[in-house]
Amino acid sequence: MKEKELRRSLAVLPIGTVMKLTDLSARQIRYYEEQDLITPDRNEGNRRMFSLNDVDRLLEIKDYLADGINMAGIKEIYALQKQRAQQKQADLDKPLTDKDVRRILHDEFLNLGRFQSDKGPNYPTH
Amino acid sequence: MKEKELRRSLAVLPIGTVMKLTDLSARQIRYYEEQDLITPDRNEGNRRMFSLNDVDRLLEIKDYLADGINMAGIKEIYALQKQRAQQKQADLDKPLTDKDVRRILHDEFLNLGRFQSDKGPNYPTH
DNA sequence: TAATTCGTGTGACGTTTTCTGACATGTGTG
DNA sequence: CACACATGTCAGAAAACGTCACACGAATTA
Repeated sequence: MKEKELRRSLAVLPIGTVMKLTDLSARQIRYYEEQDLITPDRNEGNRRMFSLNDVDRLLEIKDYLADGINMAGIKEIYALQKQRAQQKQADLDKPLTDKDVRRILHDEFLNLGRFQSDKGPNYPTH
Repeated sequence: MKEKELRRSLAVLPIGTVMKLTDLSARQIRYYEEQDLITPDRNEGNRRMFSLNDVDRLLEIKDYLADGINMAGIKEIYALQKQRAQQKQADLDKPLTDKDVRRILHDEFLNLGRFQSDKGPNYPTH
């Protein structure tokens, strides 16, 4: 699936195409870039070039706005998402700590009897 | 999979992008269009707009040319492909004729003993 | 109420991209 | 040699896009 990811992040679309695809005005798209919600590439002639991922994000932004969320809110949403993704990557990179191992074992013990009787131990989950 | 087909045939790429994606010159791309090897859309301003399918085909054309096949040959290849595709569609559309049914039954008979002994009847397949 | 902020529209003006059409060129082929 | 093929190149015009500035209505704040 690495190739598909690459394709989706290839910056190949000019703003005119993106306008049609998203039904947003050039002004809107440029403003969202100004607000760092998207960061399209530039070609040699300084034209913005967008990827399919950019288009997806623009459609998301449109939805958030329609839901009454403002720029600041949307920025926060993406900041949280980014944070979460980075944490996830860090988790994959680093081996488990002793503390993690204990927690996992603990959780497994908690779940041991869970589906054996209707009224199990019912420990609190944390 | 209908959606994917649609995406691949959406004309969203300007010629500049296609040039980079295919490493062909604008002159070459326009010439191949002139030869009816591709038929990109036009936007309201008369600019050519290409789909991913167009890009694929251009890469194919490039390969054929590299193999020493000339325009006429490539045209013929695509004409045959089109013909085959149309026939396939026609087959799907029309019910089987009596002749088809007889042929199919015949083939099935031929295949009946095929995998039962190492040295089967070994009839010619046609 | 007056001032400010937010998200967007609009216009001016300059640069880049693309269009068509014409002519040039190198490489084969009859 | 003359010709066809595939491509390069140039010119002039039109379309698309860039930035910058100003405007505006709705919401917020002083």
